[in-house]
Amino acid sequence: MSRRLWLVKSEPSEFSWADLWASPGRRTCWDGVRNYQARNFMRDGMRVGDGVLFAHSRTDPPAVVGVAEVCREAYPDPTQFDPADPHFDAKSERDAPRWVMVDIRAREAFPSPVSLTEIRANSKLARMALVQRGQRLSVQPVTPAQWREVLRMGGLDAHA
DNA sequence: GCCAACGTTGGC
DNA sequence: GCCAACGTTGGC
Repeated sequence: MSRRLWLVKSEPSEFSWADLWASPGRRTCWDGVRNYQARNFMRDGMRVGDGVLFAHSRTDPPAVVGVAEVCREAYPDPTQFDPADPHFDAKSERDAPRWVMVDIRAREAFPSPVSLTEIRANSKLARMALVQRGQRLSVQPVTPAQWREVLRMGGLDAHA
């Protein structure tokens, strides 16, 4: 089974690519996801070694800015149990955690970030979840062809 | 900061 | 189990 490919979104004001790059080991836990579909992708789909496009949302311009990889598979997200945390979920129980997270590690920044506008303008990427109308998923699957195209646009070899 | 689109919640 | 109300997301 070959590795799968994903895209994650983050608001730079919350957690940016630079924050990831500056983190110990250039890795972080991807906590705070509170959407079932996104959770299911993390829990059921993400495996160590999977490729991850790191995208900035709610910024100007929204863009894919770097390549990362999954370095730990899904485990319970502790913020769901912390009443002081904005992502606290009173309905989640410790023996049956509702929310999980994975760890990701930065691999390479794009020499030139690939903006949402550029992605929209590329017909090869018309089916990317990122450009579907009303799409809000913060964790999305990416096809190998989409992966190669985005990397090419950003100036990275497809091996990344 | 606006607001359209979406997901979740809860009364019935 | 419907669906209106509500909260959130995220491009613009």
